[in-house]
Amino acid sequence: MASQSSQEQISAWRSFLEVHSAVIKALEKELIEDQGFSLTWYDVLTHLSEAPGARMQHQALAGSLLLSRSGITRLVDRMAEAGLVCRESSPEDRRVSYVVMTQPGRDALDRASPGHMRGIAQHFVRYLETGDVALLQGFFSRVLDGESGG
Amino acid sequence: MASQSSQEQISAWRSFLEVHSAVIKALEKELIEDQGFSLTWYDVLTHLSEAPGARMQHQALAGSLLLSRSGITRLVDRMAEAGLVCRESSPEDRRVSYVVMTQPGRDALDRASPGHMRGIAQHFVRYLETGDVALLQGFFSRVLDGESGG
DNA sequence: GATGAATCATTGCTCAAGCAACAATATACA
DNA sequence: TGTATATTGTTGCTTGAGCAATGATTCATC
Repeated sequence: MASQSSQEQISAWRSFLEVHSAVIKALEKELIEDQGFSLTWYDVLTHLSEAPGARMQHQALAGSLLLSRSGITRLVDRMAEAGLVCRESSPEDRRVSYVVMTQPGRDALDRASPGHMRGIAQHFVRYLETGDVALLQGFFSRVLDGESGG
Repeated sequence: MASQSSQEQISAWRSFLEVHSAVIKALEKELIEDQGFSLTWYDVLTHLSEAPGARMQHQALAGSLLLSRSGITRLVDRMAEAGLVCRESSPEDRRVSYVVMTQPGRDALDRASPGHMRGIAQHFVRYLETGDVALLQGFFSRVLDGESGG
């Protein structure tokens, strides 16, 4: 049943890639111009702000951001040097170190958020028509459920 | 009218990012395991195979792949060293050099395609339900039209 | 036709990310 | 208790990408 439209399905996949690339580039550019940091940093701050105590293990952060552990180590290095986060070692398990959002980090997120939300609206959300959101969310959820499990 | 569901719209955006990351990683992993080259290389070969004479200017390739010109230069360096493409200088305009797919390049694409298509089907297309494709394509087209123009 | 501006590809440099190896610590099991 | 195994984060190394500057060539305007 799928074969007859497989061309369109592949085309949908390629459009998906193009949309991602185009939108990401626009948002990243704006964010760097406005706030001087990258989408990745924004993501870290967002995830931290939503975590209890604004703190997360490296491990958990790696899982959420879909980055490697070594990637997280260096990312946190840079953000810590910029003062947006700091590390705290756990008293219970001396292997783990937590990444904690600092007040400057919170401020930076607060400064960046409105503009970034506007960017998302302008480069992505504005093209959504009635019913698109529900359908997209349904599709994305199925993908994420299916892919995370295997 | 949009404000009341803006939370869901942002959530759709974040899901979009997660889906992209997860699916890309799965496909890239499979492609490298099976054929020993990356999604980027596959993309180059695909674009070349669809171009007249299997040849494209660096410039055009950069536009299609949404990469920088310097990125293309080095990418083509590596692929040429692997024998999948070669360069040809234009007699009409001696600034430009064409990237041309070689027979080994064609063979590599032919070998890689079936598996990669299966991967796309398995990690992306299989989650599409009836009607999703048309709606997704509509949305993606609106984004690409809007974003390319400005 | 000659000179200045634009275009194309390349190069040097930097940055960000992954993999594999490692050290420190915790857990399991005997 | 003691030893093997697993987990957590870090480090060395490599890779791939972008930006800015460069050189070569073409185009435009006078």
